[in-house]
Amino acid sequence: MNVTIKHVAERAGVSTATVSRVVNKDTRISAATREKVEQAVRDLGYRVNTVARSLKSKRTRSIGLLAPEFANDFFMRVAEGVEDRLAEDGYSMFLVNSRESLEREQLSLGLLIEKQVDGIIIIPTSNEAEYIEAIRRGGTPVVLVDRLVSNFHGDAILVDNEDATYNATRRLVESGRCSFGFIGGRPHVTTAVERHAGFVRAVEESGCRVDPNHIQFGDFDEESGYTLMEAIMNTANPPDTIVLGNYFSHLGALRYVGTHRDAVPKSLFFVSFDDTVLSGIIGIPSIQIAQPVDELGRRAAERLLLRINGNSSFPYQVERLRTRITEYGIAG
Amino acid sequence: MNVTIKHVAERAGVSTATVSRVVNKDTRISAATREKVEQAVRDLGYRVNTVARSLKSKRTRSIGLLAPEFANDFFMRVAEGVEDRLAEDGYSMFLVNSRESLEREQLSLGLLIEKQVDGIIIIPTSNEAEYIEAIRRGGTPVVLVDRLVSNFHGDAILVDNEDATYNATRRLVESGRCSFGFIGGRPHVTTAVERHAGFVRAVEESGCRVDPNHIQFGDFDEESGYTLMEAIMNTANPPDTIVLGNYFSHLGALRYVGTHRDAVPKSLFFVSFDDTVLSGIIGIPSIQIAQPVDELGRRAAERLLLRINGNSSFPYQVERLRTRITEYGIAG
DNA sequence: CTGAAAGCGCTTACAG
DNA sequence: CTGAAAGCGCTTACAG
Repeated sequence: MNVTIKHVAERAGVSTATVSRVVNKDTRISAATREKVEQAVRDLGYRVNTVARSLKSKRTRSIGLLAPEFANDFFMRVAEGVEDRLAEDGYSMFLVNSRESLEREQLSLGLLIEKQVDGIIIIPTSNEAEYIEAIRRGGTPVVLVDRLVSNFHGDAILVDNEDATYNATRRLVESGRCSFGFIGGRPHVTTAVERHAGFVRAVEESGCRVDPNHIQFGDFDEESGYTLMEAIMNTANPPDTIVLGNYFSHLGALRYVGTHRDAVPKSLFFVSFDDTVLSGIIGIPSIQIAQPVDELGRRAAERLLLRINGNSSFPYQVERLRTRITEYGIAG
Repeated sequence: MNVTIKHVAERAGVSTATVSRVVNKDTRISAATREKVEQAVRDLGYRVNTVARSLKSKRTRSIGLLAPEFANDFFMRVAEGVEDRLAEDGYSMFLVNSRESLEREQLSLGLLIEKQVDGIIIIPTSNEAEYIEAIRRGGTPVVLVDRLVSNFHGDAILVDNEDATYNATRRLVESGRCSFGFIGGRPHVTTAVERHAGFVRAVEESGCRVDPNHIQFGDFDEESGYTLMEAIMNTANPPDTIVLGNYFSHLGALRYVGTHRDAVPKSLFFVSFDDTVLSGIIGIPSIQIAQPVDELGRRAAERLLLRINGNSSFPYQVERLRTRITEYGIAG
């Protein structure tokens, strides 16, 4: 059996209340008592049982992080930012995989509630997820990251998807390019929608005509990046400037280029969300939109901690962090 | 205030004991009572408070997973395997980042113990970590993954690092190659040690001479992959067959090749731990040692669950999963 | 088949 | 500055 506060109390010759006070750094304990207790704690190797503590205090100092998958550098860098910030305040994090499934997401949310987490951070699987708002209404603070959900009335930390894509595309228009293609994601993911909107806005302003066959939507994964790049390159008059919705599309498109050098225009240029040096290595110049990924996680944790610590009064807020443009392999 | 078992009991007109039994699917409850209670549960939206349950039952149905970093595809695919297997049994997972720091690792372990986790899975930061054995001795089941720790007398799920590297290297010797370089990791990581040993064994058997300057040790990260590749290529007589200790070294080495095409031998060939299509895209043929990553995680979870469920008697075991060799860009 | 009651290991308002 | 006691929300041995 494990050593409890009772054992410590006995050994130190005080009440359990006193032990609790020492352990919790209550200041009105005499130095002598404190030392007696601390000695007993050391002697017995006592560690507080946070389960018992939580039952009494109604706080578990743990939160849930729900992500659509783990083998995804973007999500896990967000997770790293979250964990980092939480650790500073002594909070722990349950990590749950929703596997891009609404059903699992909802189920997992229920389990987290049963675990009595103090709050939940979600990278939502889809923008249709009313149960998230229900959880929030139920009194558990919720912060969304990266993607938004319809009819959610809580905090969210996102990036400036539309503006960033608009600006990057516009930059290429200004440098004289006018033959565009686009590889995006599904409309149930808000990042996909926003990035597409930014692209469309820039192109419409430019007056350049885009062949509808050059605008393709996939799953933001490597496979569809490859397939859609292939589809675009196999059209009669393939564009030489491809705007890519995320890192994995970019990888897939690069794989296509790497294995079909002759099938792509010599003047090929990529614009891509997320940062990778690979484009430059493979020899395709690019503009990349770097997201402040750790910051995204840290801010989400920060916001959640604020809510947990009673600041439920201040208005809910959708915060958009600024991305940063980097260039690879551009002469000059 | 949240709805508790008491509220349900009142509404259903039964005792809290009965509610508990219904919730826990105790079979000796009459159908009529069960239905009354289930109705009350639905009406009130009752969910069990697992904190209270755990205090009584001494089981939290949660475990801790300690990883050296998150932004690492290998570790997170292990984590995915773990979570997957755990979810099948209704267990949850605290994910903690040890940041490749012994100090943080030890500290985090303490916090997990306070959280009363039922068990812990660790990808250790270093092979010098006596406190891990101490935790295990303290009665919390511990399973190591990927890396081993000295003087640890518990379960571990690893891969056949030495054999795999030996076999892959040998294969190249047999195909006529005899000019080798090696990019490995630090000796406090057992995977680095084992892979190096496999390489050395194959080379020694081959009779090929390896210039000590062609054997380099870094941090298993992209940066050192690049730097060490550069160092090797800048020697008087650079080898054309490079054995790489892991995925990130491989990436870094590829970046060097991509940006220094003229500085590398035409016959350059890579042997690498971990799987990536990039080598082929960049045009360097390679043999790659694919690890059964999810399986690694799943097996670790499986083993831990066995231990948690009372099977602490059967002997501790270091299990080595088999890797699989894949080839890229090899004519023929 | 069901209930009364004890108890898991803490914290804290109250009293002194 | 310290202790006795109640109580957090469950589970379960015991009794009927």
